[in-house]
Amino acid sequence: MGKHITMRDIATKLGVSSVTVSKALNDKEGVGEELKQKIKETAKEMGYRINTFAKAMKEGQAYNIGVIIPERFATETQSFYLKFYQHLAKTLDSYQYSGILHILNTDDEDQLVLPRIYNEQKVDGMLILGQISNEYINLLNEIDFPIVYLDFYNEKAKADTVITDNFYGMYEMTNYLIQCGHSEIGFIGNIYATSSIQDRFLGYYKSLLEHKLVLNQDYVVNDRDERGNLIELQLPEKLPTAFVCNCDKVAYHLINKFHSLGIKVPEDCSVVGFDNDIYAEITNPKLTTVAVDIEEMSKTAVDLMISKLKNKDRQWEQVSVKGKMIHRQSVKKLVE
Amino acid sequence: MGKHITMRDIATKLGVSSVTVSKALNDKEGVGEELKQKIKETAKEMGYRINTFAKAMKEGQAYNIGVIIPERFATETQSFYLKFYQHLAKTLDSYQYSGILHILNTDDEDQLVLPRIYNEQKVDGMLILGQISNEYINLLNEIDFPIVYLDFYNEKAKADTVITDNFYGMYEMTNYLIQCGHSEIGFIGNIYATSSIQDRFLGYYKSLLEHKLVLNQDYVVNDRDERGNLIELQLPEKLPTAFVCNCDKVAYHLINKFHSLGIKVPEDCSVVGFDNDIYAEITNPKLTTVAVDIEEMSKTAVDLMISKLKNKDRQWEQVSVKGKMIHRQSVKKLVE
DNA sequence: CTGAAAGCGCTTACAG
DNA sequence: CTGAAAGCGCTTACAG
Repeated sequence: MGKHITMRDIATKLGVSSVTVSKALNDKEGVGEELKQKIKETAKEMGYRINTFAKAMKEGQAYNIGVIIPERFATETQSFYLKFYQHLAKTLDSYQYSGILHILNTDDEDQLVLPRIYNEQKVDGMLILGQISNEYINLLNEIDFPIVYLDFYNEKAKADTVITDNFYGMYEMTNYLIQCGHSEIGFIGNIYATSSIQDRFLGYYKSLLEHKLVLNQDYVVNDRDERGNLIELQLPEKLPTAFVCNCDKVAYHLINKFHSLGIKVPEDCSVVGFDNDIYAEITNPKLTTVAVDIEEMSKTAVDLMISKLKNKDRQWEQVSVKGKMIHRQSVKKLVE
Repeated sequence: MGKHITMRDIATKLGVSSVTVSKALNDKEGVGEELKQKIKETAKEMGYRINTFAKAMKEGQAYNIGVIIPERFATETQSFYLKFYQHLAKTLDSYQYSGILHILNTDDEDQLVLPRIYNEQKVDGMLILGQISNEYINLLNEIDFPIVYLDFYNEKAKADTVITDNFYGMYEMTNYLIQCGHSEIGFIGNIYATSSIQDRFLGYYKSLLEHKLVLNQDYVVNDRDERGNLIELQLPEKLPTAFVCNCDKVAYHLINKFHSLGIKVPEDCSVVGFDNDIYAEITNPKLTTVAVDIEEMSKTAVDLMISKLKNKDRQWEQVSVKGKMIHRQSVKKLVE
């Protein structure tokens, strides 16, 4: 490795001061154009790399943003949030920031342990990806640190929030099923588990209400326990003509269950999902679903974070990003 | 936010010097036990968080490791490397390091642009996850920076390397098929695309050789172009009784193709994969495959990185981590 | 056991 | 347009 090249090394070589080098490399005023170019060239030749830590210390900014994902969302085959992280990292990069991923393990969440990247001041702010406990949200409120919540909403969270428009997404999806002639429509999801599921359920319910359809409680099927772990689906004896699933993964499980019971999709029962993740493409038939706009949500979240960093006093806001319906083959048209 | 608490603040409050505070907080010698405890308590009360950048600058260490994933491995439904990243981040955390993910986009790879986290000295070393171009490897050799290559091997890469034991994994898998009575066994994969695929192919070939079975070139089917993009599979007219696929994803595509052609798995043709990723569980029937030990590989890679940081002169080495066979339902036994 | 001094590499006023 | 001085918050010798 050898010693690192510093601004002083460049300055010495060129017979100028390190202040001038700093100005030139940062395109600040107060350096002659000719000298500036010469300094930049020399820096390149010498393989100069800026020491972010010196800069960070001086400016009190880390140019890093933490991305916190609760452990239970990052395990197993669940790839959705990791894809989110990827887009976040990319967007952050365009602002000259880096993303540091921190998987928040369940113990730390329960015991209200803050991420090490926070305790070590490695990050200027944190993006919270996925629902965390109310107690943890309270903790985050207390520390008075730039936070943006992503993909879930909690009324206690006093910070910027970016969510998918779950309500209207599911509302539109249910409207579509009704247009297709369905009137017996079930919902799969634990409506107490997350506010996302709740909102999707309410969008579904609104559509039923508007069309004067009755909400049959037998058709509302739980899919997970309080911790978010999926459970075996308890289907009603008499099936509706369509099931609205709170997410593609559950739709996938439902369709597999149907297959094993000899029930055909969509002939015997239509199924729609939400998220447009990998599960939507691996079912047979492929799922009609609502696409979460991960890219747009990531951009929005990063924008909010950056603007929060620039202006700490800005009032926090909540942004809903529209999803869009993706039509595939899992819905049967009962009318033309 | 307000101003951050510093060691000096604690020192002033307690009427000691900041040197003593530093020693106490870092459990170094030279502070009375009683005073040390008092300092630690006070630090906690005051909500002290260490300023990593000051420490980093002083020590010349960032306590961050970059994880570089070429863009093409991180897109779409491909979740394998992101899972890897997750384990790496976790392992790094146990060493008090943080992982910074950098998706290396294809343009930067072609134009030999180094990651920003390197240029800004944000990281002490980089883990390269997935095959990159020879030119880029040369570039990495030149910069003389701690590098560990993960999940691929290239003879030009003069640095620590951690790979799955592709050769023996596929060798054992093919042996198993032969034990099951198969003698016409095909291979799916572009054997020029990556050294992983090459090694898996050679393991398969070794097994054939040992059992005096002929390698029928018609049974070796290409699955991707040079950039790693999957292409339509060109199956031979006469099928073998089993196909060994270089990865689960391709096995998944093969099985789908079989389904659409009315060919039943494993009745008409057995299929095995490699990786044990999500694709192994979403095929019907589920795949018999070789599990890559992501956790063990991540640990090994991080250990190598840490030891490299401690001793720059240590000779680099190559470590193969054993995978293990996962038996599911995609293989038909032709003999008992 | 405790602390004054120096320095890590940069940037920000300020002076010339 | 250019640069000397100070300081960001820590740690490392070194002195008492």
